[in-house]
Amino acid sequence: MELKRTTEGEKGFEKVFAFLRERLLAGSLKPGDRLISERELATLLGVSRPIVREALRALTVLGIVEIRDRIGTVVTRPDVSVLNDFFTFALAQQADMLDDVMQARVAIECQAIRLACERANIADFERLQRALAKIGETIDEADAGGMADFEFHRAIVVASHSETLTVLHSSMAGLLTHSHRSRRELVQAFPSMKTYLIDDHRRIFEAVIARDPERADATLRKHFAIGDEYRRRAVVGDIDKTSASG
Amino acid sequence: MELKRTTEGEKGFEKVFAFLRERLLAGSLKPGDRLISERELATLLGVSRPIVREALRALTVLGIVEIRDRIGTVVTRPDVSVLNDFFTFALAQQADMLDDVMQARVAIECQAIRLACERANIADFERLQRALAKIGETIDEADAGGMADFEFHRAIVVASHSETLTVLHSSMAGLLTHSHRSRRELVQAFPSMKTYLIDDHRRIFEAVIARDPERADATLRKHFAIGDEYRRRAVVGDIDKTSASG
DNA sequence: GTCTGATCTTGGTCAGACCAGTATGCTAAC
DNA sequence: GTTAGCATACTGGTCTGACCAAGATCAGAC
Repeated sequence: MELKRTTEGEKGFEKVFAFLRERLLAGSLKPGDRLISERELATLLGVSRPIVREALRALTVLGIVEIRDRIGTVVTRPDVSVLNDFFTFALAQQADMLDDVMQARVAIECQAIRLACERANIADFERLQRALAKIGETIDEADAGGMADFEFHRAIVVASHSETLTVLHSSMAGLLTHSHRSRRELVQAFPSMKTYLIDDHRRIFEAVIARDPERADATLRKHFAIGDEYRRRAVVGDIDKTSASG
Repeated sequence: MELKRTTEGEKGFEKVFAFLRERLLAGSLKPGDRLISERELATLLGVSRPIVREALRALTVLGIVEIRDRIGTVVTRPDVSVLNDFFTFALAQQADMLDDVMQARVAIECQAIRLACERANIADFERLQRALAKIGETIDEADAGGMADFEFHRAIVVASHSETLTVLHSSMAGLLTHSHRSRRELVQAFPSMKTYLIDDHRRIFEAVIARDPERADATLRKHFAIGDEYRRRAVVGDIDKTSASG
């Protein structure tokens, strides 16, 4: 890993970026701190302001700092949007990546649900229960149903009380909601999915309530597997009505 | 989701960024394509060159494009380094996040090993076997041992043939190697760890060879759990020599 | 003590310029 | 006809200095 520490060798953008990275990584610049002004930074490092802006902008898209108009540049707590942007772009150029990302999503959720079994508190249970109820209520609506589905799964991750898992999970939120929604659109056509959706989520919920990690993980995995199967069949045209319409 | 499509409303940086994002997401700009020159982009969008550079730089740190000196700006395939940067910064500012990241690592690897059981080919098996052998050979060396350990786990993820999982995993590489290394430093002091390290990894390897996802996952999880246990005890001072030195 | 307004500072942006190499094409030599 | 060679246009990389709008600050008026 080439985390150049020298603020000397590089020039221009690299110089400024390295300078700031150093302070950021060393901890001398912490979230909440305000950087010196762009002008000062420029003269300090012997570069022009546009260059300083490039570096600040770079840190901005990385979610490290926030440039506030007419206020200054402040260090922020890293947040999800970066990953969001990244995945958005990445997926646009590699559509085949979608299934791949889904695998990561499964990974995150299955780990999250295990942690949730240990760490979930009453509030988490209640959130899950509400989401579960919502799924039942909105079973016939594509949009609302998709949201409810997503909320349930998000509640699981939140209940893990793991910020990293939550971050990773929400970074895929865009895709997930899409996925959930399209799944819901199938519901109208295929009655058996209603049972699948409601029962599966209830079983998952119960496993968490029982604080049984193994069962929760297994149930969740099965849930995903069945979902995949539905989608697979939908593509082929086969479904409940196996012998009906082609 | 606020993926502003309008290249109209925003101004300055946002304008350029949105303009490029639109093409990138729509697919009219594909990896390998060369963008028009900064100057042209500037006049085209009615902004100054420094602003264009900010936008290009932003896309650069997101790993979307690459600015080649005196050549031009070309669209690249999104790659890992972005997430790497992000996690590096994120973790630097939240040391307490380390355990949390380990959870994500467990998540990724357990999912990866499941996929690996399905998708691994001969080359993957061989890589795993080599890594396994290396672990045995370097069992008494802290540095090399840590590397071997890391290599083995990385081989698992690679064998999953999931780019997303690989990306996420390597983005935590920095922390992981650290973790592996410090674990290895304990080996010298506590003989029972040698057996643990060698046998565990062998069992994991065998499960993958057997293409048994459930067993592989379970074994890997157990491996992590035991590792945690060792670390936990190390902190307390308790170990093999329970009744020996305090 | 409080309110108000001038001033300083900050980010946001622009215009034009220079440098150093790359790419290209045209010319001149073979 | 082909090719070597060089001038030129073009590219990114950077700097200088300037202007704007609006938040922050502090002096002075009330």
